[in-house]
Amino acid sequence: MSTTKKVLVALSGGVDSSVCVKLLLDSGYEVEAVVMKMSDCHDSAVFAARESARTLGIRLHELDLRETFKKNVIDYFIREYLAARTPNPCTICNPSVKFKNLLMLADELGFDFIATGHYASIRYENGFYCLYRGQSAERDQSYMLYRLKQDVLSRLLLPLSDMTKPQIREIAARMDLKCADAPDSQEICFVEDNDYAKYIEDRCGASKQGEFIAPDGSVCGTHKGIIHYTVGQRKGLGVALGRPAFVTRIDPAENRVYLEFEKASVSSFSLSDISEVYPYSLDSSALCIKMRSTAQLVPCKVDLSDDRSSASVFLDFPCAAVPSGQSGVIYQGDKVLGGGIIEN
RNA sequence: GGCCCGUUGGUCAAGCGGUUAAGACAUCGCCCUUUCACGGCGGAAUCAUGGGUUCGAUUCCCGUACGGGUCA
Repeated sequence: MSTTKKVLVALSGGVDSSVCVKLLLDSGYEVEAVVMKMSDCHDSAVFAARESARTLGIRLHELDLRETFKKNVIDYFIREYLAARTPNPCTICNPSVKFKNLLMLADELGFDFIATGHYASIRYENGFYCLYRGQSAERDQSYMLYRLKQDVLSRLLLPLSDMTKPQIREIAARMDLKCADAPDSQEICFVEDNDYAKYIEDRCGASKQGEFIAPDGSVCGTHKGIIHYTVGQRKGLGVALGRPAFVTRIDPAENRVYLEFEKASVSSFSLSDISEVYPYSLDSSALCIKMRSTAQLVPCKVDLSDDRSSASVFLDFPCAAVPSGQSGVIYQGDKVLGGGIIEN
């Protein structure tokens, strides 16, 4: 009987997940990897993962998740945009597709743990697996993971939690990995040319143009269709008012986009579809909320509804550009407690 | 029709004899970023048109075109 623990790593072929494998191997784990094909855009990821797995000398499994990804992520993504909201596909994909299937495969194949190259960390405290921000605040990806729960967190290893990007690249370079210099993956993974609006239009038909409404209430231009905009947006409007103008409101019923010279501020809003990292995690004090992944933490009060499915959030000070559909993630210090979807 | 005024990059707008022809907004590129955005840095792009005057005209004069005003 071997006591070596087996870990299944989600390998994208990028630097982070490759180094993640390397670190686990160095720590003495028995490692295999899986590359997940989420959409037709993932062929290059599959090739890169095969390349990495070969270099690392580990076995690679391949999962075709296109169907479940479309149902859980793409359809949601399109639906939200058509409703004039700004969805956050990664936060939905993680629990419903990526980590879910990673864990399922791990169970099926008898792995003890799963692992990914995310910058965040997990600590076992008072009977629960708690999610924390990554060591280097700039690289922290905990925002994207807030919907993960105990079933996943209790099995998840995040070897990059204390690393910085330069360290990762250095390790990758030493390993002679092809991806050592590859740019970080970003943008929406299932949209090939990074034009999400075109992606939606290709599937749902051309957008209906409508009016831009200037701060003085006059019509100041024609917008390309509601799905092209998000609250707080400034660039790409094509409207010259002599000063920078920001989207403050998108009205799907009248098909109008409202502009102001200042980003609209709000001091309270509600969260729907609440997810808690562990039971009753949100019954804590000294909370902060993050309303976009790279945004600052804002001190706030959170009132949960009786059934804990929604909450009212009261910010300690007004914040600009809070768009419906984005995730509001709640922290206590560096600890992620959960969060929900912003409703304005 | 007569008389006045205006016409500078995609938009707004300085300059008024010799300037690398400001600036803002828009636009483009890069950086940032596993969402969409915000933000930072950089680039491209203009003197309505024809003729004078002048060493030199975006700046002065005349005509033309197009706007706006005004007059029995």
